[in-house]
Amino acid sequence: MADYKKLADLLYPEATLTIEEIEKKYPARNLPEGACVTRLAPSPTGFVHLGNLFPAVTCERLSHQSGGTFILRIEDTDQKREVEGAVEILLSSLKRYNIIFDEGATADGEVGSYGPYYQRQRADIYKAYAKKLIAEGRAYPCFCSEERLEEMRKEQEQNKDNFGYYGKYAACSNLSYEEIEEKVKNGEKFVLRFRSQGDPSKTDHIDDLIKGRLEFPENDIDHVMLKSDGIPTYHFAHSVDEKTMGVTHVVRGEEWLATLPFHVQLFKALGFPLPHYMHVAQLMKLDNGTKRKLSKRKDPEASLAYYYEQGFSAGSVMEYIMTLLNSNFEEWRIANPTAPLDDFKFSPDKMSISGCLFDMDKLIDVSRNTISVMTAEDVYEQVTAWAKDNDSELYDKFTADPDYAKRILSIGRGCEKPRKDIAKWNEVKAYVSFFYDDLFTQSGEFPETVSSEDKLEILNRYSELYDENDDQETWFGKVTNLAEELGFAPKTKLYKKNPELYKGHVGDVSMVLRVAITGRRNSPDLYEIMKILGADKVKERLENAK
RNA sequence: GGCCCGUUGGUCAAGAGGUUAAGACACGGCCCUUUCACGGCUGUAACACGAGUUCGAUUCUCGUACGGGUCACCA
Repeated sequence: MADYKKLADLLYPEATLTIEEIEKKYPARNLPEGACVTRLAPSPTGFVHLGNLFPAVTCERLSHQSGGTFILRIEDTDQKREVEGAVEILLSSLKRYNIIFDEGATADGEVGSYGPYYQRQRADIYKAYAKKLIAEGRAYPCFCSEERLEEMRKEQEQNKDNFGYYGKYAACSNLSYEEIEEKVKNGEKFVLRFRSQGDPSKTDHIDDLIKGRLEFPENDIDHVMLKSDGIPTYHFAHSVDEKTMGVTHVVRGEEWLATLPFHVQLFKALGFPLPHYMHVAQLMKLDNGTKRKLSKRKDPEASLAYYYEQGFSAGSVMEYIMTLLNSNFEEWRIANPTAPLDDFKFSPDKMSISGCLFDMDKLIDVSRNTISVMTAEDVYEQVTAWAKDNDSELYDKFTADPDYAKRILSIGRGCEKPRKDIAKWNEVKAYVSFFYDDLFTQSGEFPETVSSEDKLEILNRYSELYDENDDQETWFGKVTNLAEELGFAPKTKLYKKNPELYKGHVGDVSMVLRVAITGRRNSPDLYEIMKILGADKVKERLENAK
């Protein structure tokens, strides 16, 4: 066609913004050498998938570790899927994981000078580039109806041809200016398609920072760039936005690999430099013996909200994500148990090429470790914050006497080998229950090796001899003496050697006390528990257990 | 179906042309121990299969199988 320029104006007369103006408005960023500019580009559906955290963390680390910029761009080009308040939900969920953006959409607008950051507001930018491609003969309007495309697909199926709008199937690619003009004047709807010059018998490649060299046949499909409402498809918006926003590293799920050839082609046609690509593998789940993608409909654990509701601390989830994201993270964490996450050097080449299964056992283990090195103060703050939304009873107890709660939480904490009782905040209530009378339940069985007379004797005598000023050694010495006087071995080993000489051993006596005081057979250190409960409460429990 | 990606124990993974093929989780045993938790020691368990290159391949190449993704005016 002779005058593509004329065609561009015919199609989008309203678009007057020029490339020069755009380039002036979005100059190259002035950043230190090696700084990465990354972006998270979700569609505002209101659902935050656990899988979203992988690219999000990757982008965040990459940009912030390099002194770069992390952008939130909202891909709202599909109105149908849009959900009100989605950006706020996203922002607040990510904030819990310390994922903070430097630029882009915010709860009430946006920040940064490379906006707008909502794609629908960038229509004039896309159209400017679209017109450029039209003027160069690299894009054309397509008037095919849905029905026509459906027919085409059936035909392709029959002919065993590849699907898509290309070659001889691309009916609108050869329309004359006059034909187009007539259709436009009749008000016929059209989409704008890229005119592919790709030859699928030739291969192209890119070097993915995660996957390595990726080879693929050149794309020959005339994909849609602008929909009939003038809003771009993901592909076109992707190329224009990464360029105009100065994004250096594109981190996204590997489901985009299939359309990568088209993206490469678009960047080249537009004269844009290719960003570095990082395609991250998908998170899978084992279902009936087969791997499958973690599904937002079927799997509650696919939702980020689930982890919060379940009481996983954000720190724990982050630790787990990091172990999956960088294979050397775990090793580093073992060497630096209390170092802040920021100290870890995140690197793309330590990322896994293949998708992994989500492993709840591992998350729980990681979480236990993470929580075990936290201070009682931190645990208190986090549990309380969680309980506020999820467990009002616990919240009331903890806030009524913060000091008491913190003393409970400091049992076996802050030492060389801390206890690892808690993996999730929803376990805390059961863990601390016996410290609160109305949560206390007498559920433990007294040891059957101890007769009821001896049990009574133990409870009575202990009530007298317990002195909360005793140090741990003195205290246990008293317990041992009591045991011996009643005919129990003072050491477990003695009993095991000659069981016939004793009624039982000191452990049985302790067990009687433990069950009486805590209501259960297992507990953290009794001595510390009693200190926190106080002598009066201890004696009351002993009395009640008789 | 076409195209693309992948495949080291149950899971996450390190590794490298020659290794006793790390480590973590889970599971089992033992030890420590007044219970539990912690900790220590220890055990079971893996390079998908078939060719080729090579003195030698789990590592490189090619096939096969299996798994995943994608083929929209969704992202």
